[in-house]
Amino acid sequence: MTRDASHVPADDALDIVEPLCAVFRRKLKGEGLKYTPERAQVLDCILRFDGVFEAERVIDDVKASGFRVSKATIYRTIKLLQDAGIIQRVLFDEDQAHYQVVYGRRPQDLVIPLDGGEAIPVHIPELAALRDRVCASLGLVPKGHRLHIFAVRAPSN
Amino acid sequence: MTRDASHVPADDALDIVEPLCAVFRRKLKGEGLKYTPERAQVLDCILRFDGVFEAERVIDDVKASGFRVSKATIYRTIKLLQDAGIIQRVLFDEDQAHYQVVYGRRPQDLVIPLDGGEAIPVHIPELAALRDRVCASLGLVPKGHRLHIFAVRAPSN
DNA sequence: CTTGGTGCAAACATTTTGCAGCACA
DNA sequence: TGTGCTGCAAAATGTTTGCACCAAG
Repeated sequence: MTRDASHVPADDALDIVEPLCAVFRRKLKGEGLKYTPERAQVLDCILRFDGVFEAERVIDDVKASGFRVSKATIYRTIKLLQDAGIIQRVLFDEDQAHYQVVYGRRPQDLVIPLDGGEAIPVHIPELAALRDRVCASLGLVPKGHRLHIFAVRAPSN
Repeated sequence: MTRDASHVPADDALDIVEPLCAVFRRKLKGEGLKYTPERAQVLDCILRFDGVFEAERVIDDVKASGFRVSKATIYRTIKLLQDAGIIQRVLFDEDQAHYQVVYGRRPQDLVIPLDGGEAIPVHIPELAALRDRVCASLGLVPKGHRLHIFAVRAPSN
């Protein structure tokens, strides 16, 4: 009866400078898995994105790079990267899962422009306190949060 | 290039006491559509939920009520209810869309227990100010927000 | 009699999985 | 020589759509 928590933003902000490919390799080795060229290519492609991305974009970009990696392997690698804590799902559109690199980064809230354009990551330090207060009043222990702010360009209707 | 905004929480809190079936009927009539027994049944079922629900639950509950409404009609009615501003999608699991009655209610944030159980709607008044400040600093006008707090029961690991 | 509504089944999009063959330790 | 990895194609999931028939103004 436990909910899938793979998309819950991490609550701790490590500021780590180790390259993510090393992190990934280490995590894989720790589970008896291999750092294959396909996986390296997927991670490489993901690290070139600066914001939020979808699986489809990874599939397209890997294909564009000339390196052949199947859809199945890309999805499998995305899952491994989630398990490794390197990327996380974010959800603001319902049609597709979106992902974000989170390893070694401060938890981020998102400002999502409704009139198009990229989501803007922001950090709102006061949020943690509000969140903790709410949880405390419910007898719960906070494990993370997700804030999406929807906005339009000013001036507007 | 405009993003689908159907799931953006409304930013205005009307406190309206008109029954929702009347609201729905009026909205339908305004578009030349009919308030059929099937649609009434779906709305009826949804209004019995107090929190967040999924399409599947509507399908099951309608079926349990003995009234035969097809899956297609239920999905179509859910969409109509969204268009009418009576319910809205919320997204915290990626597998299924979740919905919430919003018409005439204060915008709600959600506390989502990771160890199972129902999402708990809460209202955090301070959030609006934080949100507005962030948007202002980006030159944007806020249109709504969504906060999901993930938590576990205390005491815990 | 025209417009809209329904149920069914097929279509759909995204993601997952089964399987046979490959590659490296 | 086994364990894991890959690609492919099929399956699975949640949702949408095409179509033929029904109902009401």
